[in-house]
Amino acid sequence: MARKTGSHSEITGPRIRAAALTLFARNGFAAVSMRQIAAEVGVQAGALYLYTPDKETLLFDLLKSHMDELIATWDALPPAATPPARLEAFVRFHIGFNLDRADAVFLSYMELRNLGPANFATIEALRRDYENRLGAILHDGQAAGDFTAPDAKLATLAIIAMLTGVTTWYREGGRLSRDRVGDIYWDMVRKSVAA
Amino acid sequence: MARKTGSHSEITGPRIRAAALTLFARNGFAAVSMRQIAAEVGVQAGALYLYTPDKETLLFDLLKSHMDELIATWDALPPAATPPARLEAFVRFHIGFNLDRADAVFLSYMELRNLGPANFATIEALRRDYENRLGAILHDGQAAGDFTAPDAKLATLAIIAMLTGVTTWYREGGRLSRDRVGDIYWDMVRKSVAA
DNA sequence: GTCTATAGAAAGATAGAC
DNA sequence: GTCTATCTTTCTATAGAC
Repeated sequence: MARKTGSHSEITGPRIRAAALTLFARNGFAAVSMRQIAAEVGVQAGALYLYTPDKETLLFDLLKSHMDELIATWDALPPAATPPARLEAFVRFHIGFNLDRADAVFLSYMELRNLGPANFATIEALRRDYENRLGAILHDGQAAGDFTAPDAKLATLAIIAMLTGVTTWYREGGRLSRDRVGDIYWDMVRKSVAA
Repeated sequence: MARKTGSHSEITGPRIRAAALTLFARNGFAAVSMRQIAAEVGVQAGALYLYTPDKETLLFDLLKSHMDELIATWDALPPAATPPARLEAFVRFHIGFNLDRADAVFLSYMELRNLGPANFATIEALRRDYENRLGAILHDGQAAGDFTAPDAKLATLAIIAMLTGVTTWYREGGRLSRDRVGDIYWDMVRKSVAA
């Protein structure tokens, strides 16, 4: 198809989202101006409004994409045979996926309050959706006698909080490799729900 | 001493800090204006500057007070005899203290990026100071053969993240009492570092 | 598709009256 | 100690030229 002079929509859109993600995570949604995002991309502020109706929608799209991808990626993995094996897979998946997307993870926990009620509810529902996948593993394992958790719902929240915390301190090239971190967390999680 | 007409400094200062804490936690530091804080207190915006040199210092004072009180309160507790007993005390203390101050906890994790380098370093040092108290318990317990944690530093961070997560979902008057939550988390923590 | 220019609102912080 | 008033800057979002 013909390329119009000055048309870069196919590349500018993603670059805007990437710049917004980085800046929002680093400085906070409210502290980042549309001008800053535009400057990072190399366009003027007004040009951003060709790609988003407003600032909040830009944030919402980032969070929605992140949650959709999180769930879709997990669901695409072949399920392991037993609850303990599924739990191990979940631990390693959650750490790995979130470490690859530390900015989006931070945003999805810290900037929800900048969404309007409808957008907020959408993201919250996706989060619960994801958490329920861990909840189901714990439930199945409990029924099979593999796990003993006094309260499956609390165990879910406790494990997710523990795993997600990795994104706050892990640094690439640091003392521990990702696999080693996965090993250590899996050891703790495994024991924490042990029968 | 004589009371000057219109003088309310002894009450206004704390009320400003309380309003700022609530508003910052609910809406985010950057999203809250000095005018909003003043309106909540019932004074005009200019009056706030009698109590703080600027907005960032107001945030810093809130975070500093919180960390100081956290550490002082823990240090004032009589230490339990054994590492497992000390670990249990820490779990219950951390949950209880943080549930009483959910706003400050949220702030101290989410709004550090709004501090300048010097203020940031101060709060980070206090946080490490507190974390090291848990680290010492795990270290002592490991030496005594009470615990087996593949990596004491990671276990510290994992446990803190897990416990602090309670503040994101706990609601007073909900399904579980605080004591019950403490029981369940202690069960998981105890097992997670079991020998 | 992007730019310049700008409308209109709101921000942090200060000055001076009371 | 607080208020009113305001300076100055910055913000989101839009209009219209190219």
